[in-house]
Amino acid sequence: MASMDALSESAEMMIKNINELASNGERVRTSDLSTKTELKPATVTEMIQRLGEIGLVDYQPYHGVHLTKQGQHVADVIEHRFNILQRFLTEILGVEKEEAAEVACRMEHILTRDVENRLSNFLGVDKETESDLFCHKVNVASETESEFIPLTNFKEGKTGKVRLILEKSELTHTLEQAGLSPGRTIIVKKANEKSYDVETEECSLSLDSDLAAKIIIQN
Amino acid sequence: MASMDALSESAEMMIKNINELASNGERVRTSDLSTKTELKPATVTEMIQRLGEIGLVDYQPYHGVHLTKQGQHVADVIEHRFNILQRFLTEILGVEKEEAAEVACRMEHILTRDVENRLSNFLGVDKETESDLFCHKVNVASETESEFIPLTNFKEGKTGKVRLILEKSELTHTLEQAGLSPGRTIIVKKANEKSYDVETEECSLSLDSDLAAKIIIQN
DNA sequence: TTAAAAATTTAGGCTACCCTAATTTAGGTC
DNA sequence: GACCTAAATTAGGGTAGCCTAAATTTTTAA
Repeated sequence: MASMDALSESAEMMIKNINELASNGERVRTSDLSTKTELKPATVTEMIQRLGEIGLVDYQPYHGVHLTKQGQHVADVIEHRFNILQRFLTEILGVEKEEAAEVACRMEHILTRDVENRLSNFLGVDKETESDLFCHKVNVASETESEFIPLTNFKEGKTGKVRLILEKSELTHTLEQAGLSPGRTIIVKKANEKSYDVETEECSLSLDSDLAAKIIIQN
Repeated sequence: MASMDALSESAEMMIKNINELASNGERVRTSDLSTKTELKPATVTEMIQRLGEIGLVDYQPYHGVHLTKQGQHVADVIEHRFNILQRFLTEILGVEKEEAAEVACRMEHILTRDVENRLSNFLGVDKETESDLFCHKVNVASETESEFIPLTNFKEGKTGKVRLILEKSELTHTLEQAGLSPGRTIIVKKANEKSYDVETEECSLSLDSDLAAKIIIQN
């Protein structure tokens, strides 16, 4: 139990891996960490000893480690950040899942609390769901319930929230004034190949498909 | 001129700082880099020597450094990534400029080419404009080429595509049947304060200015 | 022009991460 | 219970990045 310094990427990765191997509640062995992290056993020992000294894991020589309450918290934060980043990369940017995982795995150590929250909001995770820190399955369920769909694929009659407008242009300002901007709720009145009629809190309007394709709605 | 290894964050930061201090074209001095990077002069010397060995800077003892062509390329890529990230953080997520800069400054070293491109597209930078690596002003020009204009401001004789109709009413249905709906192409025949004559693919019609103001055309 | 001041580099030290090789310990086996 | 093996740790070594202090070079200014 020592420094309050920011953890290094390596240290955070070790904690993350300990967490992932500890699913069964048992202590995690050096050899398993070695395999997972692709570091030599000697290196793992060295790292977990350091983590033990600063109170993030309970390390008992020859008998593996498990996360302390403090360490668990770090792991939870990292996992949350990873999930958010991966969702952003795949759902919004359309990055391949594998590459998204790699990039997210590097960025998770850099995100600040503020950026994390904003990204979270952007993706449409409501404050309540934030407790997915403690209940990992909630996420999966809510994902199918609430999707991000281009306006072009939105069902007639449905209400949704504008989350994102791809391609900023002078038009964005116009749309904003019509009540069609991120965060606003809209109803899709009519949808056919060519044009999409929506009703915002302020007025109703009709868009062409190219434009509609760039407006992402969450149901 | 040695390794093709990925550069460390420290190395990339040093190159970035050299680039920023070299605006005047002169060689960059150790002390200036020391001030800017908040590293001790001895540390700067050590780093620029390493960068010299791998051919990214031209280092002459006691007489500073400047970027080689190779080093300049690295600097350009990093700057581009920084700009994209900062734009995303401020414009899309609404992060405070200072914090955005800090986070972007850490993330710029992690972005892959693919994620960089996707983020770029997401922010609305067209492929052509990618050369803003070398000319930052291009962007503004290309935006004016294709505009979204209310029918009221559209020039007589011009052809355009209906992109958006603000405010639906019973009238809209009529307009639709007349071929005036999002996605359709129209020609503006005559335009004065009071009435606007347009020709759709199906017929020609005349609108009043209130109505015309709500129809957005792209030329 | 020459000596003091300023800038720079070198020398030497430290830590975090990584490694290999040698040693120690734990746990099963006979 | 002694032995063997697999697992884990310690010992010792390397590099990148950082540092301070000492030496060196350049610059300035009397």
